Amino acid sequence: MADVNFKNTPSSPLRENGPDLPDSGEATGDDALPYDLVELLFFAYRDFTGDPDEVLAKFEFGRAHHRVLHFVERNPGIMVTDLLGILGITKQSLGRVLKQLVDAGIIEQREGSHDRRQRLLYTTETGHGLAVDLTRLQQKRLERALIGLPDGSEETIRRFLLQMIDPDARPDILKLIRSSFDLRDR
Amino acid sequence: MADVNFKNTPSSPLRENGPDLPDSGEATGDDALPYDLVELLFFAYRDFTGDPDEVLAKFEFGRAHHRVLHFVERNPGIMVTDLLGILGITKQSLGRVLKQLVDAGIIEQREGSHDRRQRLLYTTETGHGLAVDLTRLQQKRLERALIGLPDGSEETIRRFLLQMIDPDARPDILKLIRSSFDLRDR
DNA sequence: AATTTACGTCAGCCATATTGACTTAATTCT
DNA sequence: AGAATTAAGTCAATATGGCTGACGTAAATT
Repeated sequence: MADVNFKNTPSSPLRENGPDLPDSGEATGDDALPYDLVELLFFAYRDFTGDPDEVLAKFEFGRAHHRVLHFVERNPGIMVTDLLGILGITKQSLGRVLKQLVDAGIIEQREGSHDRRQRLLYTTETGHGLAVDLTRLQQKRLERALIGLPDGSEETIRRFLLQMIDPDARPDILKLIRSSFDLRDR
Repeated sequence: MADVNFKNTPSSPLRENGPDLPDSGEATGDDALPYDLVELLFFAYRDFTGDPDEVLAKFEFGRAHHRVLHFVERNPGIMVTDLLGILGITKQSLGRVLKQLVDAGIIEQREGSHDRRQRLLYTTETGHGLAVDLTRLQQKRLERALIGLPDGSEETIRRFLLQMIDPDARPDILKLIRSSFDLRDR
């Protein structure tokens, strides 16, 4: 748990004993690349997914199961095809994971009432409980991360994250997210 | 590329034809779980890593290679052991990826001058160029994401991301990141 | 001299993704 | 009514990036 610590960090290996790098003049202007933000994102996302990972490991589930559970919990009655679109994976990849979740009584499939080809997906009571537990873990981390930030920071972060997303994907994602906050342009 | 769009999103599957969920009263108080933030983080991080992924795919490299390249670029002369600590993977996992990067002339290993057991890692000129290219891609996305946000937002986001990280891992990560911005407590 | 450290390697396993091909059933289109 | 499309599932093979355990070698430390 929380094993994100580095082993040694001995003498902070800054150009340790490397006298002969070509000095790589950077005439191309690598003015102040945002290394810190890149790395903060990396470690933040890692720990963010780490909380649920620990819980899911007890069920022999992985992150793939979490993603499926999350989006089914959020979109009860979703079609398999739509779920594939959201997750951006193939039918075959989803198949395995979904089967395991169904077998474990986490997710339930029901025949569509209008279109009987569909196997609409729902969380079971158990699945719903697990989904809520996992989201609450993430909520705690998010709340802790917002402590001490100026007023309006949460909204700022929401807009930042939205704008990180490919512009042409945003409309669909906004529909999916249906935030209680105002994420419209401007 | 930018295939993050969902296929259909037909009739926004909101409890489509599911009349008989136990209504899951949520007496446990699932008051306003932060689904939107969770999902924004998911999609934002996905697209953020997507840019480099596309470039790396041309070299037959994956995200694992990117992480190694990034941290070697950032910490020239880093020891293998320290890199393992940063990445949080095993020697064997790193071994494969690192070998490929060395064979491709992206990363260079030099014997430590004080401790001849060490194989200190450096990017080659080529590797440095690639690393810069990749980071610039991510920079563009970050800059676009910051557009239109209020003054001080970048700092807010930095603090948010830092506070997302496990508290006991922060000191080491701060050392690693050595941001030009002030990320100290308070 | 003994122990520990740094690094590497062999071998095998697992999770999650991929592609391509194909089937079944149901719906929709002409 | 018949053809085409769609929804879902399946078989088989492959790739990536992790993992564990067991060893080996050289160099440094105690």
